[in-house]
Amino acid sequence: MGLTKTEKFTDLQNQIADFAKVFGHPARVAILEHLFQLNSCVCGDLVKEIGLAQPTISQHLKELKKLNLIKGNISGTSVCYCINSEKWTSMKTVMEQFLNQDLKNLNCC
Amino acid sequence: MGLTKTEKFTDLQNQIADFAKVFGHPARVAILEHLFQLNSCVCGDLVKEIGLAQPTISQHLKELKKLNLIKGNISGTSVCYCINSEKWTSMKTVMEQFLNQDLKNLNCC
DNA sequence: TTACTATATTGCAATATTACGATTAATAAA
DNA sequence: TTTATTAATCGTAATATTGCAATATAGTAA
Repeated sequence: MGLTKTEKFTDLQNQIADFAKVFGHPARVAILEHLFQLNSCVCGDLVKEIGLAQPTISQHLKELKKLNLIKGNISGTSVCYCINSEKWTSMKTVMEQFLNQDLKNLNCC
Repeated sequence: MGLTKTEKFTDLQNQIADFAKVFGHPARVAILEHLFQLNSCVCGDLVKEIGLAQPTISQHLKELKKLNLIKGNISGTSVCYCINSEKWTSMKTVMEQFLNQDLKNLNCC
């Protein structure tokens, strides 16, 4: 049916999946890496940088904004984007807890 | 067009996106958590545990196997699944490098 | 052999995602 | 005001994902 049955899972499981989903496209990974590399707001040049059409980039930015991972400040005709540090940190806590599950006691057949 | 333009991105960006994508569904998160919690192979009871139909679970397992994050050992009529520790560890390295980007120097407008 | 059990595969319907041209909205500059 | 610039939104086509019923496959047990 193409519709995820979120009600079958815990809030945390859905939250992990939501964060992971937004990282599940290389354009969004590239956008985030670019924002980190510049250490400041990025005003405008994302379209040139990433190499996809302007509406496509805008759509990817929208998904990152939806999860609050980035902030956009209007500055004249352009919009300046940057990482939302607080949200990034709390997201990282959730994701790392998932990634850091204990491997030591695993005994498989 | 519904087709990700992977050629526009680096191998690492695509790799991060591929790992993230597989974690981007709560059923797969739940399956992995279950495998970790039991600390051993899981033979059979995943369908009951997760609460989706058998073909649906089988499909999710297939995607986890495709990325080598789990191993499946045939044992009679059932198949025993467990985390692939080596792959999990290398995946974690990639993902944590992405998550742990430096937030200190970020100065936004 | 036949019957049973467990998992995989197939086929399909419903929904989601990706990408972009065209348009719109909002501000800046002339 | 007019024109240019920038980003968001709309509309749409192509493809991907999710979920499951039906079926196939493979092993076990009688």
